[in-house]
Amino acid sequence: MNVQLHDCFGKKEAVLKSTLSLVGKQGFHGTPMSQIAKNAGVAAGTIYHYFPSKGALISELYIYVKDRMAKAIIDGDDPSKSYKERFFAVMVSQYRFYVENPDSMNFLEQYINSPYAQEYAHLESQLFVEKVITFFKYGIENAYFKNIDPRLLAPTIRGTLVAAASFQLSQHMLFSDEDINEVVSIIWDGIKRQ
Amino acid sequence: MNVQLHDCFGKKEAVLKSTLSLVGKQGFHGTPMSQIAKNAGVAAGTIYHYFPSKGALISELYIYVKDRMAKAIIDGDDPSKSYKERFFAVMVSQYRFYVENPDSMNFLEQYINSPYAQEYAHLESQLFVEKVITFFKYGIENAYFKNIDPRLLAPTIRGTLVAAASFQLSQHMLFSDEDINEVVSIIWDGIKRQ
Amino acid sequence: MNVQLHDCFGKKEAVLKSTLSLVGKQGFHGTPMSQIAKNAGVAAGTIYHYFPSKGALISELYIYVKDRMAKAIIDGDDPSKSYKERFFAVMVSQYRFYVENPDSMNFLEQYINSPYAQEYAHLESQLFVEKVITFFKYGIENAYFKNIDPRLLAPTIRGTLVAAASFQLSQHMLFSDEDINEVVSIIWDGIKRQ
Amino acid sequence: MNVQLHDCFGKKEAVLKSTLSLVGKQGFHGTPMSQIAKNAGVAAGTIYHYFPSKGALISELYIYVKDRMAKAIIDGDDPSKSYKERFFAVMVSQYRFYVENPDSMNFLEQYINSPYAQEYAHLESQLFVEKVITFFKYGIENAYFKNIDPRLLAPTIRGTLVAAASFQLSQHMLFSDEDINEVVSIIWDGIKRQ
DNA sequence: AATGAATGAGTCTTCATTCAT
DNA sequence: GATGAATGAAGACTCATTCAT
Repeated sequence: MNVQLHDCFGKKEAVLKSTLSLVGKQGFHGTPMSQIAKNAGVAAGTIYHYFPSKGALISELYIYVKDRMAKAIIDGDDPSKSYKERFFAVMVSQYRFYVENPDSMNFLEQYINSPYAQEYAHLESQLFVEKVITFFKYGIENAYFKNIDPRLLAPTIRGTLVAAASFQLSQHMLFSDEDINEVVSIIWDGIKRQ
Repeated sequence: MNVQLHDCFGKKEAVLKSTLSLVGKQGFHGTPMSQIAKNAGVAAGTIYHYFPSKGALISELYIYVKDRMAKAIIDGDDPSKSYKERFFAVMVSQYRFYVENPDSMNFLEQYINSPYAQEYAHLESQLFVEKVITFFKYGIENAYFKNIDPRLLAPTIRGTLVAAASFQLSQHMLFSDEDINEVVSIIWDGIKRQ
Repeated sequence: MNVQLHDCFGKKEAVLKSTLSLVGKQGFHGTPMSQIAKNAGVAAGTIYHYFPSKGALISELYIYVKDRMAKAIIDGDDPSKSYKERFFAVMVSQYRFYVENPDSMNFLEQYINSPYAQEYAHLESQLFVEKVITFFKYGIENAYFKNIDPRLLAPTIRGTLVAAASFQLSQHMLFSDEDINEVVSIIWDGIKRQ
Repeated sequence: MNVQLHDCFGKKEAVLKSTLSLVGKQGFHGTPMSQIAKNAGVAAGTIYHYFPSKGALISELYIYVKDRMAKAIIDGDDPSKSYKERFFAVMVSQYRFYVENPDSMNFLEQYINSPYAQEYAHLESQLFVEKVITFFKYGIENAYFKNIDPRLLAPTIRGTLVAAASFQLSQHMLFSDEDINEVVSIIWDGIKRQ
């Protein structure tokens, strides 16, 4: 009985997780709704109770994943530290999120370059905007960074972190804290005001 | 009529260009072979004389595009200059290639995150490897850069350039030479040995 | 709340009316049970307390509508008048019923040409048979009409009235009493013993 | 070989005939495209080479059937005879068309009361308009008929003929020439100028 | 009685690929 | 080489119906 209470959003979340796991590996087109359903343990029609279409499911998953990433990123932030220290901590958190959630990383990379991102361009994780983007804006406004348009900053950072995380995953390597710091310093040195 | 004689490779290239243009705008899945054929002015069956499958067509197009990009990049290189100057020139060339060939940029970004890239992982532009990768390796070996794995370098660079080019294209802006230099310096400052 | 007590047949009738309104506009196939339920203000499952299936709902609605039409038709009948006068009055009533209840007219026309009519051929409005058919039979037996099989009479009459009513509705016209009389005289002149 | 020449429209016409036969018996909704294909001896996808959608197939079939009916109707017309004789001949031809092509009759009746008729309202058999409607207009303009709007005339006539043809078919009766004349005289007496 | 989440068979439609001409 | 009609497997999505609450 109590399980039910905890489970009241169970099917919707099961569908989201199923989609994330499959799309991360097979791509949008390679992942039929029927497989998503089977993998989630629900009937194909059930998906359509929660999401009006495959596109809507994908775009809602985008918010879902971005929210989780934002939480993971912000978790490592300690506002009492210096901005540079905070920046490094935030970057390390994002890097770790990618490495620990490769499906999420693959999904996000695919989403960004897909027609869904255009069609559902108005949908964005509020948490990510409020916390992460705000954090970067602070760095820009307080002249820690070069005078870069903030819309350029985000993909630049993402590109480097994704490249490093993909590399680590594909090589089945373990990166030491120092290795990760090295990666983040590529970003920091690139964008910091010299 | 005589044109046909001179045109003996015309159809193959027409198919490649048609594919590039359509996939750049609509994505792989959004671009049926029938549309590629019509857009190229050939019959659907004709494509299969030149390419055994859609996947093979896509992956051959990848080589084709990467070759053209390599040519564009190397074109601006003057080995008599300093490495830093050469690096900046090469980056600016790549940036310009993206801005002037948005279909190519979109295609490459999609390809990299698609199942095709895994399936045809063994196929790579020889020209790009020989010229561009070699150029970067030189920089690493001669200690112009931080001690970064070269496989990490390429996507890091690509990420920043694509981000900037996409941004320029989406905003319908014109970037001055100085703006572009600013972008490249993000890369340079990030990876150069401090 | 008390309304519910008076309303004990309310839901069943709400479903019937909801179905009539939607099917009249969208057709049987264009009207899902879920929409019928929502439009009636009940849950989808509730419909199945009152009707074992969609087909049964449709066929019961047929009886319901035919009953209401029979009442409207007979209402205008004054047995003390001449048969011809009564015939005209009855026809005018039916015509008016169609114009005032276009959903009912559309529903009936669709029903007659649908598989439901065959499947539920045994179901017919008793009121319509007893009152309206009987009235026509009287006309045949008393030689007011040509020697027409009564089963031919009904659709002939219906065809002309529906044609005229549809025409009026589609043109957003108002027909005067004289116009309507003209229509009925097409029927009368066609079937009366010359 | 010669067969092929005669067969060059074979598949398209096979699909039309298959659709007519199935929809006449099962209704639009009761007839899946897959069954139409199998019944026509073609693959499901083949239908979509000739018709962009089920709705387009249905509406093109409407033109096809109406054209054939118009031909059958006009075939029996002899312009040298009196208008009344011609009218009776034309009506008898239409009646016979219905009886000999019940699938066509059923299809037309369903089409008229379906959403397709609204959606594709702009499509009509040119042959029917030019020949049959023109013939009726002549009767109106030359005062053979009551002063009825011609848009009312057509469905009135259709209604009576369909009623009689359906009745004959459902009873498995044979109507003598005299019986059919009786039916037509219902129409004629109804609409002729008294 | 009433609910509405869940089901899954069935529908229309797409599209990579083949092959007779 | 070139064509494009034909194929049919596979996909997204719908909806009548059920059943636990």
